[in-house]
Amino acid sequence: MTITVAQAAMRQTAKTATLALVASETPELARLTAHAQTLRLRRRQPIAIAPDTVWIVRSGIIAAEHGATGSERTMVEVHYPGDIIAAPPASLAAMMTYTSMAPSDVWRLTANAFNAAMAGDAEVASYVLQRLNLQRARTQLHISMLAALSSEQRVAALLLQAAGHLGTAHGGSVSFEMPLSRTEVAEYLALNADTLSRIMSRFVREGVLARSSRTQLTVRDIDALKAHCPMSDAVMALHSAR
Amino acid sequence: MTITVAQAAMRQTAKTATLALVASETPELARLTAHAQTLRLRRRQPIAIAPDTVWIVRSGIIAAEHGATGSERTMVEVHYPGDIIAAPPASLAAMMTYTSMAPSDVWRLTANAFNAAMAGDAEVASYVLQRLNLQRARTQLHISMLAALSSEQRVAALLLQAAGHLGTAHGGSVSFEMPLSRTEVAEYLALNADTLSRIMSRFVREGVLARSSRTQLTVRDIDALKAHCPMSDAVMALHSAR
DNA sequence: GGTTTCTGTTGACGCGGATCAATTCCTGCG
DNA sequence: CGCAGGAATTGATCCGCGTCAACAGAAACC
Repeated sequence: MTITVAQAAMRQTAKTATLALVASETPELARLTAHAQTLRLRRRQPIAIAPDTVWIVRSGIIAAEHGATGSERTMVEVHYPGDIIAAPPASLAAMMTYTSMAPSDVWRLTANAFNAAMAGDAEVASYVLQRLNLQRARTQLHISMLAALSSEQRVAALLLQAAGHLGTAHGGSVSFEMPLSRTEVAEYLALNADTLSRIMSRFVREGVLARSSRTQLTVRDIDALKAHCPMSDAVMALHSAR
Repeated sequence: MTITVAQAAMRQTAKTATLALVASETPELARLTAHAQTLRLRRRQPIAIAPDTVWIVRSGIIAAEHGATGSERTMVEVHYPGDIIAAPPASLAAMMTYTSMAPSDVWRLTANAFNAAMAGDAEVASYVLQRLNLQRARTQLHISMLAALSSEQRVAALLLQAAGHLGTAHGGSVSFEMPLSRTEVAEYLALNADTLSRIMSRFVREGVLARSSRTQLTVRDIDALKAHCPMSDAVMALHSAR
Protein backbone atom coordinates (compact mmCIF):
# COMPACT_ATOMS: atom_id res chain seq x y z
CA MET A 1 0.00 0.00 0.00
CA THR A 2 1.42 3.38 -0.97
CA ILE A 3 0.89 6.33 1.29
CA THR A 4 0.77 9.85 -0.06
CA VAL A 5 2.17 12.86 1.75
CA ALA A 6 -1.33 14.13 2.43
CA GLN A 7 -2.35 10.81 3.90
CA ALA A 8 0.77 10.69 6.04
CA ALA A 9 -0.04 14.14 7.38
CA MET A 10 -3.56 13.09 8.19
CA ARG A 11 -2.28 9.99 9.95
CA GLN A 12 -0.13 12.19 12.10
CA THR A 13 -2.96 14.38 13.24
CA ALA A 14 -5.14 11.37 13.75
CA LYS A 15 -2.55 9.72 15.92
CA THR A 16 -2.13 12.57 18.35
CA ALA A 17 -5.87 13.07 18.58
CA THR A 18 -6.66 9.45 19.29
CA LEU A 19 -3.89 9.09 21.82
CA ALA A 20 -5.57 11.71 23.95
CA LEU A 21 -8.87 9.93 23.47
CA VAL A 22 -7.41 6.64 24.54
CA ALA A 23 -5.76 7.98 27.63
CA SER A 24 -9.10 9.16 28.97
CA GLU A 25 -11.35 6.39 27.71
CA THR A 26 -9.66 3.05 27.28
CA PRO A 27 -6.26 2.80 28.92
CA GLU A 28 -6.05 -0.89 28.01
CA LEU A 29 -6.05 -0.08 24.33
CA ALA A 30 -3.37 2.55 24.69
CA ARG A 31 -0.89 -0.28 25.11
CA LEU A 32 -1.69 -1.42 21.60
CA THR A 33 -0.84 1.85 19.89
CA ALA A 34 2.84 1.08 19.85
CA HIS A 35 2.28 -1.71 17.35
CA ALA A 36 -0.55 -0.04 15.46
CA GLN A 37 -0.56 1.94 12.26
CA THR A 38 -3.12 4.72 12.30
CA LEU A 39 -5.15 5.27 9.15
CA ARG A 40 -7.68 7.88 8.23
CA LEU A 41 -10.45 6.76 5.91
CA ARG A 42 -12.64 8.90 3.71
CA ARG A 43 -16.40 8.53 3.47
CA ARG A 44 -17.34 5.56 1.26
CA GLN A 45 -13.76 4.35 1.15
CA PRO A 46 -13.54 0.58 0.67
CA ILE A 47 -11.01 -1.16 2.91
CA ALA A 48 -8.91 -4.15 2.02
CA ILE A 49 -8.74 -6.24 5.17
CA ALA A 50 -5.68 -8.39 4.59
CA PRO A 51 -5.47 -11.85 6.17
CA ASP A 52 -3.85 -11.89 9.59
CA THR A 53 -4.59 -8.28 10.37
CA VAL A 54 -6.71 -6.78 13.11
CA TRP A 55 -8.38 -3.38 12.87
CA ILE A 56 -9.61 -1.23 15.68
CA VAL A 57 -12.13 1.51 15.00
CA ARG A 58 -11.23 4.77 16.72
CA SER A 59 -13.85 7.04 15.20
CA GLY A 60 -16.40 6.91 12.41
CA ILE A 61 -18.27 3.87 11.14
CA ILE A 62 -17.14 0.74 9.30
CA ALA A 63 -19.69 -1.48 7.58
CA ALA A 64 -19.14 -5.17 6.87
CA GLU A 65 -21.08 -6.40 3.86
CA HIS A 66 -21.52 -9.85 2.44
CA GLY A 67 -22.53 -11.04 -1.01
CA ALA A 68 -21.98 -10.21 -4.62
CA THR A 69 -22.13 -6.56 -5.62
CA GLY A 70 -25.57 -5.99 -6.95
CA SER A 71 -28.99 -7.01 -5.79
CA GLU A 72 -28.47 -9.63 -3.10
CA ARG A 73 -26.15 -7.71 -0.84
CA THR A 74 -26.36 -7.79 2.95
CA MET A 75 -24.89 -5.42 5.50
CA VAL A 76 -23.88 -7.99 8.06
CA GLU A 77 -22.43 -5.80 10.77
CA VAL A 78 -21.85 -2.14 11.55
CA HIS A 79 -18.75 -1.28 13.55
CA TYR A 80 -18.54 1.72 15.83
CA PRO A 81 -15.60 3.31 17.69
CA GLY A 82 -13.93 0.82 19.99
CA ASP A 83 -14.88 -2.19 17.88
CA ILE A 84 -12.30 -4.78 16.97
CA ILE A 85 -12.34 -6.23 13.48
CA ALA A 86 -10.36 -9.36 12.66
CA ALA A 87 -9.85 -10.49 9.10
CA PRO A 88 -12.53 -12.99 8.14
CA PRO A 89 -11.63 -16.65 7.50
CA ALA A 90 -10.29 -17.28 4.01
CA SER A 91 -13.46 -19.08 2.93
CA LEU A 92 -15.51 -15.96 3.56
CA ALA A 93 -12.96 -13.29 2.68
CA ALA A 94 -13.76 -13.19 -1.04
CA MET A 95 -17.43 -12.41 -0.38
CA MET A 96 -16.87 -9.82 2.32
CA THR A 97 -16.46 -6.09 1.79
CA TYR A 98 -15.54 -3.51 4.39
CA THR A 99 -16.36 0.13 3.80
CA SER A 100 -15.97 3.25 5.85
CA MET A 101 -19.40 4.90 5.88
CA ALA A 102 -18.10 8.14 7.40
CA PRO A 103 -14.70 9.76 7.84
CA SER A 104 -13.06 7.27 10.18
CA ASP A 105 -9.86 6.75 12.11
CA VAL A 106 -8.70 3.19 12.52
CA TRP A 107 -5.70 1.36 13.87
CA ARG A 108 -4.26 -1.52 11.93
CA LEU A 109 -2.20 -4.25 13.59
CA THR A 110 -0.81 -7.56 12.49
CA ALA A 111 -2.55 -10.51 14.05
CA ASN A 112 0.75 -11.50 15.62
CA ALA A 113 1.24 -8.16 17.30
CA PHE A 114 -2.34 -8.23 18.51
CA ASN A 115 -2.02 -11.73 19.94
CA ALA A 116 1.25 -10.85 21.60
CA ALA A 117 -0.28 -7.75 23.19
CA MET A 118 -3.09 -9.86 24.62
CA ALA A 119 -0.81 -12.59 25.87
CA GLY A 120 1.49 -10.11 27.53
CA ASP A 121 -1.11 -8.09 29.38
CA ALA A 122 -4.03 -9.55 31.33
CA GLU A 123 -5.93 -6.27 31.32
CA VAL A 124 -5.70 -5.95 27.56
CA ALA A 125 -6.87 -9.55 27.22
CA SER A 126 -9.80 -8.91 29.50
CA TYR A 127 -10.72 -5.72 27.65
CA VAL A 128 -10.57 -7.35 24.23
CA LEU A 129 -12.70 -10.31 25.27
CA GLN A 130 -15.28 -8.04 26.80
CA ARG A 131 -15.40 -5.93 23.68
CA LEU A 132 -15.71 -8.91 21.39
CA ASN A 133 -18.49 -10.16 23.62
CA LEU A 134 -20.36 -6.88 23.26
CA GLN A 135 -20.02 -7.09 19.49
CA ARG A 136 -21.30 -10.67 19.57
CA ALA A 137 -24.31 -9.54 21.59
CA ARG A 138 -25.06 -6.83 19.03
CA THR A 139 -24.81 -9.29 16.18
CA GLN A 140 -27.14 -11.69 17.98
CA LEU A 141 -29.58 -8.88 18.54
CA HIS A 142 -29.36 -8.11 14.83
CA ILE A 143 -30.35 -11.70 14.07
CA SER A 144 -33.20 -11.45 16.53
CA MET A 145 -34.37 -8.26 14.84
CA LEU A 146 -34.37 -9.81 11.39
CA ALA A 147 -36.07 -12.95 12.63
CA ALA A 148 -38.74 -11.61 14.94
CA LEU A 149 -39.60 -8.05 13.94
CA SER A 150 -41.84 -6.67 11.24
CA SER A 151 -40.33 -4.22 8.81
CA GLU A 152 -41.68 -1.20 10.67
CA GLN A 153 -40.33 -2.51 13.96
CA ARG A 154 -36.94 -3.07 12.37
CA VAL A 155 -36.79 0.49 11.11
CA ALA A 156 -37.67 1.75 14.57
CA ALA A 157 -34.84 -0.37 16.00
CA LEU A 158 -32.38 1.06 13.50
CA LEU A 159 -33.37 4.61 14.37
CA LEU A 160 -32.84 3.84 18.06
CA GLN A 161 -29.41 2.43 17.26
CA ALA A 162 -28.39 5.44 15.21
CA ALA A 163 -29.70 7.80 17.86
CA GLY A 164 -27.72 5.96 20.50
CA HIS A 165 -24.45 6.06 18.62
CA LEU A 166 -24.64 9.34 16.76
CA GLY A 167 -27.39 11.36 18.37
CA THR A 168 -27.18 14.54 20.36
CA ALA A 169 -30.06 15.05 22.76
CA HIS A 170 -31.77 18.39 22.30
CA GLY A 171 -34.52 18.89 24.80
CA GLY A 172 -36.45 15.65 24.55
CA SER A 173 -35.65 15.02 20.91
CA VAL A 174 -32.51 13.52 19.41
CA SER A 175 -30.84 14.65 16.18
CA PHE A 176 -28.21 12.88 14.15
CA GLU A 177 -26.81 12.62 10.67
CA MET A 178 -27.58 9.24 9.15
CA PRO A 179 -24.37 7.95 7.58
CA LEU A 180 -26.12 5.22 5.60
CA SER A 181 -28.05 5.81 2.42
CA ARG A 182 -31.55 4.49 1.97
CA THR A 183 -30.21 1.49 0.05
CA GLU A 184 -27.65 0.71 2.72
CA VAL A 185 -30.17 0.87 5.52
CA ALA A 186 -32.34 -1.50 3.50
CA GLU A 187 -29.39 -3.89 3.18
CA TYR A 188 -28.83 -3.75 6.92
CA LEU A 189 -32.47 -4.43 7.77
CA ALA A 190 -33.04 -7.02 5.03
CA LEU A 191 -35.74 -4.79 3.64
CA ASN A 192 -36.76 -3.56 0.23
CA ALA A 193 -35.63 0.03 -0.30
CA ASP A 194 -39.08 1.10 -1.47
CA THR A 195 -40.69 -0.39 1.62
CA LEU A 196 -38.16 1.41 3.78
CA SER A 197 -39.03 4.70 2.15
CA ARG A 198 -42.71 4.14 2.82
CA ILE A 199 -42.07 3.39 6.49
CA MET A 200 -39.87 6.46 6.93
CA SER A 201 -42.56 8.62 5.36
CA ARG A 202 -45.10 7.09 7.72
CA PHE A 203 -42.93 7.94 10.74
CA VAL A 204 -42.63 11.50 9.52
CA ARG A 205 -46.39 11.71 8.97
CA GLU A 206 -46.98 10.36 12.48
CA GLY A 207 -44.66 13.01 13.92
CA VAL A 208 -42.14 10.72 15.60
CA LEU A 209 -39.51 11.66 13.05
CA ALA A 210 -38.48 14.82 11.22
CA ARG A 211 -36.12 15.31 8.31
CA SER A 212 -34.32 18.62 7.86
CA SER A 213 -32.30 17.31 4.93
CA ARG A 214 -31.83 13.97 3.24
CA THR A 215 -29.38 12.82 5.90
CA GLN A 216 -30.29 14.98 8.90
CA LEU A 217 -32.84 13.23 11.05
CA THR A 218 -34.51 14.18 14.30
CA VAL A 219 -36.38 11.75 16.47
CA ARG A 220 -39.07 13.96 17.94
CA ASP A 221 -40.53 11.38 20.29
CA ILE A 222 -38.20 8.67 21.56
CA ASP A 223 -40.89 6.97 23.58
CA ALA A 224 -43.23 6.74 20.62
CA LEU A 225 -40.38 5.22 18.65
CA LYS A 226 -39.65 2.73 21.43
CA ALA A 227 -43.31 1.77 21.41
CA HIS A 228 -42.86 0.72 17.79
CA CYS A 229 -40.08 -1.73 18.65
CA PRO A 230 -40.56 -4.76 20.96
CA MET A 231 -36.95 -5.16 22.04
CA SER A 232 -36.19 -1.46 22.30
CA ASP A 233 -34.66 -1.84 25.75
CA ALA A 234 -32.04 -4.32 24.58
CA VAL A 235 -31.36 -2.23 21.48
CA MET A 236 -30.73 0.90 23.47
CA ALA A 237 -28.67 -0.92 26.09
CA LEU A 238 -26.32 -2.38 23.50
CA HIS A 239 -26.16 0.71 21.29
CA SER A 240 -25.27 3.66 23.41
CA ALA A 241 -22.16 5.71 22.78
CA ARG A 242 -21.49 6.00 26.50
CA MET B 1 -25.08 -25.96 42.52
CA THR B 2 -25.49 -29.40 44.06
CA ILE B 3 -23.94 -32.36 42.32
CA THR B 4 -25.38 -35.83 42.71
CA VAL B 5 -23.27 -38.95 42.86
CA ALA B 6 -24.45 -39.99 39.44
CA GLN B 7 -23.51 -36.61 38.00
CA ALA B 8 -20.13 -36.76 39.64
CA ALA B 9 -19.54 -40.17 38.10
CA MET B 10 -20.52 -38.88 34.69
CA ARG B 11 -18.23 -35.92 35.09
CA GLN B 12 -15.40 -38.28 35.81
CA THR B 13 -15.91 -40.34 32.66
CA ALA B 14 -16.38 -37.19 30.65
CA LYS B 15 -13.17 -35.73 31.92
CA THR B 16 -10.97 -38.65 31.00
CA ALA B 17 -12.59 -38.98 27.62
CA THR B 18 -12.20 -35.33 26.69
CA LEU B 19 -8.65 -35.15 27.90
CA ALA B 20 -7.68 -37.75 25.34
CA LEU B 21 -9.61 -35.79 22.74
CA VAL B 22 -7.85 -32.60 23.61
CA ALA B 23 -4.40 -34.09 23.47
CA SER B 24 -4.92 -35.13 19.88
CA GLU B 25 -7.04 -32.26 18.59
CA THR B 26 -6.46 -28.98 20.35
CA PRO B 27 -3.37 -28.92 22.54
CA GLU B 28 -3.91 -25.22 23.24
CA LEU B 29 -7.15 -25.93 25.01
CA ALA B 30 -5.63 -28.68 27.14
CA ARG B 31 -3.92 -25.97 29.14
CA LEU B 32 -7.32 -24.69 30.20
CA THR B 33 -8.53 -27.95 31.72
CA ALA B 34 -6.71 -27.33 34.97
CA HIS B 35 -9.08 -24.45 35.76
CA ALA B 36 -12.17 -25.97 34.18
CA GLN B 37 -15.04 -27.88 35.69
CA THR B 38 -16.34 -30.55 33.37
CA LEU B 39 -20.10 -30.94 33.13
CA ARG B 40 -22.24 -33.43 31.30
CA LEU B 41 -25.56 -32.14 30.04
CA ARG B 42 -28.65 -34.12 29.16
CA ARG B 43 -30.68 -33.59 26.04
CA ARG B 44 -32.93 -30.53 26.38
CA GLN B 45 -31.24 -29.47 29.58
CA PRO B 46 -31.41 -25.71 30.06
CA ILE B 47 -28.16 -24.11 31.21
CA ALA B 48 -27.78 -21.20 33.56
CA ILE B 49 -24.88 -19.19 32.20
CA ALA B 50 -23.82 -17.14 35.19
CA PRO B 51 -22.20 -13.72 34.68
CA ASP B 52 -18.42 -13.84 34.42
CA THR B 53 -18.24 -17.45 33.32
CA VAL B 54 -16.95 -18.93 30.10
CA TRP B 55 -18.10 -22.25 28.67
CA ILE B 56 -16.33 -24.43 26.18
CA VAL B 57 -18.27 -27.04 24.27
CA ARG B 58 -16.45 -30.37 24.14
CA SER B 59 -19.14 -32.49 22.53
CA GLY B 60 -22.81 -32.19 21.69
CA ILE B 61 -24.72 -29.04 20.75
CA ILE B 62 -25.65 -25.93 22.70
CA ALA B 63 -28.32 -23.57 21.36
CA ALA B 64 -28.53 -19.89 22.27
CA GLU B 65 -32.04 -18.52 22.07
CA HIS B 66 -33.38 -15.02 22.46
CA GLY B 67 -36.82 -13.73 23.29
CA ALA B 68 -39.73 -14.50 25.54
CA THR B 69 -40.83 -18.11 25.81
CA GLY B 70 -43.68 -18.51 23.44
CA SER B 71 -44.29 -17.37 19.92
CA GLU B 72 -41.58 -14.85 19.12
CA ARG B 73 -38.56 -16.92 19.98
CA THR B 74 -35.35 -16.91 17.95
CA MET B 75 -32.51 -19.39 17.93
CA VAL B 76 -29.70 -16.94 17.62
CA GLU B 77 -26.71 -19.22 17.51
CA VAL B 78 -25.88 -22.92 17.56
CA HIS B 79 -22.66 -23.94 19.26
CA TYR B 80 -20.68 -27.02 18.25
CA PRO B 81 -17.68 -28.76 19.88
CA GLY B 82 -14.77 -26.38 20.26
CA ASP B 83 -16.97 -23.31 20.53
CA ILE B 84 -16.40 -20.79 23.29
CA ILE B 85 -19.41 -19.25 24.99
CA ALA B 86 -19.03 -16.19 27.18
CA ALA B 87 -21.84 -14.98 29.39
CA PRO B 88 -23.90 -12.35 27.58
CA PRO B 89 -23.88 -8.72 28.76
CA ALA B 90 -26.23 -8.07 31.64
CA SER B 91 -28.66 -6.12 29.46
CA LEU B 92 -29.23 -9.18 27.28
CA ALA B 93 -28.86 -11.93 29.88
CA ALA B 94 -32.49 -11.91 31.00
CA MET B 95 -33.75 -12.54 27.47
CA MET B 96 -31.21 -15.22 26.56
CA THR B 97 -31.62 -18.95 27.12
CA TYR B 98 -28.99 -21.63 26.59
CA THR B 99 -30.04 -25.23 26.09
CA SER B 100 -28.17 -28.40 25.36
CA MET B 101 -29.88 -29.91 22.31
CA ALA B 102 -28.06 -33.23 22.63
CA PRO B 103 -26.07 -34.98 25.34
CA SER B 104 -23.14 -32.62 25.68
CA ASP B 105 -19.87 -32.30 27.54
CA VAL B 106 -18.81 -28.79 28.43
CA TRP B 107 -16.12 -27.12 30.42
CA ARG B 108 -16.98 -24.25 32.69
CA LEU B 109 -14.42 -21.63 33.74
CA THR B 110 -14.58 -18.37 35.57
CA ALA B 111 -13.94 -15.38 33.35
CA ASN B 112 -10.93 -14.57 35.49
CA ALA B 113 -9.35 -17.97 35.01
CA PHE B 114 -10.05 -17.79 31.30
CA ASN B 115 -8.51 -14.34 30.96
CA ALA B 116 -5.50 -15.40 32.97
CA ALA B 117 -4.98 -18.47 30.80
CA MET B 118 -5.03 -16.29 27.69
CA ALA B 119 -2.71 -13.71 29.12
CA GLY B 120 -0.25 -16.32 30.25
CA ASP B 121 0.01 -18.27 27.03
CA ALA B 122 0.34 -16.76 23.57
CA GLU B 123 -0.74 -19.94 21.84
CA VAL B 124 -3.91 -20.17 23.88
CA ALA B 125 -4.62 -16.52 23.12
CA SER B 126 -4.10 -17.10 19.42
CA TYR B 127 -6.28 -20.19 19.45
CA VAL B 128 -9.11 -18.49 21.31
CA LEU B 129 -9.14 -15.47 19.00
CA GLN B 130 -9.16 -17.66 15.94
CA ARG B 131 -12.02 -19.70 17.31
CA LEU B 132 -14.05 -16.63 18.24
CA ASN B 133 -13.42 -15.33 14.75
CA LEU B 134 -14.78 -18.52 13.22
CA GLN B 135 -17.89 -18.23 15.37
CA ARG B 136 -18.30 -14.62 14.29
CA ALA B 137 -18.06 -15.67 10.65
CA ARG B 138 -20.77 -18.29 11.19
CA THR B 139 -23.02 -15.76 12.86
CA GLN B 140 -22.50 -13.33 10.00
CA LEU B 141 -23.32 -16.04 7.52
CA HIS B 142 -26.46 -16.74 9.53
CA ILE B 143 -27.47 -13.10 9.11
CA SER B 144 -26.75 -13.29 5.41
CA MET B 145 -28.91 -16.40 5.14
CA LEU B 146 -31.83 -14.77 6.89
CA ALA B 147 -31.50 -11.60 4.86
CA ALA B 148 -30.84 -12.88 1.37
CA LEU B 149 -32.25 -16.38 1.03
CA SER B 150 -35.76 -17.63 0.38
CA SER B 151 -37.22 -20.09 2.84
CA GLU B 152 -36.38 -23.09 0.68
CA GLN B 153 -32.79 -21.91 0.27
CA ARG B 154 -32.50 -21.43 4.02
CA VAL B 155 -33.66 -24.97 4.70
CA ALA B 156 -31.11 -26.28 2.20
CA ALA B 157 -28.41 -24.30 4.00
CA LEU B 158 -29.44 -25.76 7.35
CA LEU B 159 -29.30 -29.30 5.99
CA LEU B 160 -25.81 -28.62 4.65
CA GLN B 161 -24.77 -27.31 8.07
CA ALA B 162 -26.17 -30.32 9.91
CA ALA B 163 -24.58 -32.70 7.41
CA GLY B 164 -21.24 -30.98 7.87
CA HIS B 165 -21.27 -31.15 11.65
CA LEU B 166 -23.11 -34.40 12.34
CA GLY B 167 -23.13 -36.36 9.10
CA THR B 168 -21.41 -39.60 8.25
CA ALA B 169 -20.76 -40.05 4.54
CA HIS B 170 -22.11 -43.31 3.23
CA GLY B 171 -21.31 -43.79 -0.40
CA GLY B 172 -22.34 -40.47 -1.91
CA SER B 173 -25.09 -39.77 0.59
CA VAL B 174 -24.80 -38.34 4.09
CA SER B 175 -26.84 -39.46 7.10
CA PHE B 176 -27.27 -37.74 10.43
CA GLU B 177 -29.60 -37.46 13.35
CA MET B 178 -31.19 -34.03 13.49
CA PRO B 179 -30.94 -32.80 17.09
CA LEU B 180 -33.42 -29.96 16.58
CA SER B 181 -37.16 -30.39 16.46
CA ARG B 182 -39.23 -28.93 13.65
CA THR B 183 -40.13 -25.94 15.83
CA GLU B 184 -36.51 -25.33 16.77
CA VAL B 185 -35.31 -25.47 13.19
CA ALA B 186 -38.02 -22.99 12.34
CA GLU B 187 -36.78 -20.69 15.11
CA TYR B 188 -33.25 -20.93 13.78
CA LEU B 189 -34.26 -20.15 10.20
CA ALA B 190 -36.83 -17.47 11.08
CA LEU B 191 -39.45 -19.55 9.37
CA ASN B 192 -42.95 -20.67 10.13
CA ALA B 193 -43.00 -24.28 11.30
CA ASP B 194 -45.75 -25.19 8.85
CA THR B 195 -43.80 -23.73 5.97
CA LEU B 196 -40.74 -25.68 7.07
CA SER B 197 -42.72 -28.90 7.05
CA ARG B 198 -43.91 -28.19 3.52
CA ILE B 199 -40.37 -27.57 2.30
CA MET B 200 -39.02 -30.71 3.94
CA SER B 201 -41.80 -32.75 2.33
CA ARG B 202 -40.92 -31.19 -1.02
CA PHE B 203 -37.26 -32.18 -0.63
CA VAL B 204 -38.32 -35.73 0.16
CA ARG B 205 -40.63 -35.78 -2.85
CA GLU B 206 -37.82 -34.49 -5.08
CA GLY B 207 -35.54 -37.25 -3.81
CA VAL B 208 -32.75 -35.08 -2.39
CA LEU B 209 -33.71 -36.08 1.15
CA ALA B 210 -34.92 -39.24 2.87
CA ARG B 211 -36.31 -39.77 6.36
CA SER B 212 -35.96 -43.12 8.09
CA SER B 213 -37.45 -41.81 11.32
CA ARG B 214 -38.55 -38.49 12.67
CA THR B 215 -34.98 -37.46 13.46
CA GLN B 216 -32.91 -39.66 11.16
CA LEU B 217 -32.23 -37.85 7.89
CA THR B 218 -30.26 -38.82 4.84
CA VAL B 219 -29.20 -36.35 2.20
CA ARG B 220 -29.31 -38.50 -0.91
CA ASP B 221 -27.88 -35.91 -3.30
CA ILE B 222 -25.55 -33.32 -1.82
CA ASP B 223 -25.03 -31.56 -5.14
CA ALA B 224 -28.75 -31.18 -5.72
CA LEU B 225 -29.02 -29.73 -2.23
CA LYS B 226 -26.15 -27.33 -2.90
CA ALA B 227 -27.92 -26.23 -6.06
CA HIS B 228 -30.82 -25.12 -3.88
CA CYS B 229 -28.62 -22.78 -1.82
CA PRO B 230 -26.73 -19.80 -3.31
CA MET B 231 -24.01 -19.56 -0.67
CA SER B 232 -23.54 -23.28 -0.22
CA ASP B 233 -19.77 -23.05 -0.57
CA ALA B 234 -19.42 -20.65 2.33
CA VAL B 235 -21.87 -22.67 4.39
CA MET B 236 -19.93 -25.88 3.90
CA ALA B 237 -16.58 -24.21 4.45
CA LEU B 238 -17.63 -22.77 7.80
CA HIS B 239 -19.60 -25.80 8.96
CA SER B 240 -17.43 -28.86 8.63
CA ALA B 241 -16.56 -31.02 11.62
CA ARG B 242 -12.98 -31.55 10.37
C1' DG C 1 -53.30 -51.75 25.46
C1' DG C 2 -55.76 -47.78 25.29
C1' DT C 3 -56.17 -42.96 26.16
C1' DT C 4 -53.90 -38.62 26.34
C1' DT C 5 -50.78 -35.39 24.71
C1' DC C 6 -47.34 -33.70 22.02
C1' DT C 7 -45.32 -33.13 17.30
C1' DG C 8 -45.68 -33.02 12.57
C1' DT C 9 -48.51 -32.71 8.01
C1' DT C 10 -51.41 -30.63 4.71
C1' DG C 11 -54.96 -27.65 2.71
C1' DA C 12 -57.38 -23.01 2.19
C1' DC C 13 -56.93 -18.31 2.63
C1' DG C 14 -55.20 -13.58 3.42
C1' DC C 15 -51.69 -10.17 4.36
C1' DG C 16 -47.18 -7.91 4.42
C1' DG C 17 -43.91 -6.60 1.85
C1' DA C 18 -41.39 -7.27 -2.82
C1' DT C 19 -41.59 -5.78 -7.52
C1' DC C 20 -42.30 -2.70 -11.25
C1' DA C 21 -43.05 1.77 -13.11
C1' DA C 22 -43.81 6.63 -13.12
C1' DT C 23 -42.65 10.86 -10.97
C1' DT C 24 -40.25 14.08 -8.07
C1' DC C 25 -36.46 15.53 -5.60
C1' DC C 26 -31.68 16.41 -4.67
C1' DT C 27 -26.78 17.22 -6.02
C1' DG C 28 -23.03 17.91 -8.74
C1' DC C 29 -21.16 20.02 -12.79
C1' DG C 30 -20.55 22.76 -16.91
C1' DC D 1 -28.30 29.20 -13.81
C1' DG D 2 -29.78 25.26 -15.97
C1' DC D 3 -29.10 20.71 -17.22
C1' DA D 4 -28.16 15.76 -16.30
C1' DG D 5 -27.99 11.71 -13.65
C1' DG D 6 -28.69 9.49 -9.67
C1' DA D 7 -31.47 8.87 -5.37
C1' DA D 8 -35.81 8.89 -3.10
C1' DT D 9 -40.90 8.78 -3.20
C1' DT D 10 -45.23 6.82 -4.15
C1' DG D 11 -48.87 4.17 -6.41
C1' DA D 12 -50.51 -0.34 -8.49
C1' DT D 13 -49.95 -5.06 -8.59
C1' DC D 14 -48.49 -9.67 -7.32
C1' DC D 15 -46.83 -13.55 -4.75
C1' DG D 16 -44.32 -15.97 -0.96
C1' DC D 17 -45.07 -17.23 3.25
C1' DG D 18 -47.63 -16.75 7.63
C1' DT D 19 -52.00 -18.03 9.79
C1' DC D 20 -55.65 -20.94 10.96
C1' DA D 21 -57.83 -25.27 11.17
C1' DA D 22 -58.41 -30.09 10.65
C1' DC D 23 -56.11 -34.29 10.69
C1' DA D 24 -52.45 -37.95 11.34
C1' DG D 25 -48.80 -40.20 13.70
C1' DA D 26 -45.54 -40.96 17.76
C1' DA D 27 -44.46 -40.96 22.15
C1' DA D 28 -45.88 -41.01 27.08
C1' DC D 29 -48.41 -42.30 30.90
C1' DC D 30 -51.24 -45.02 33.69
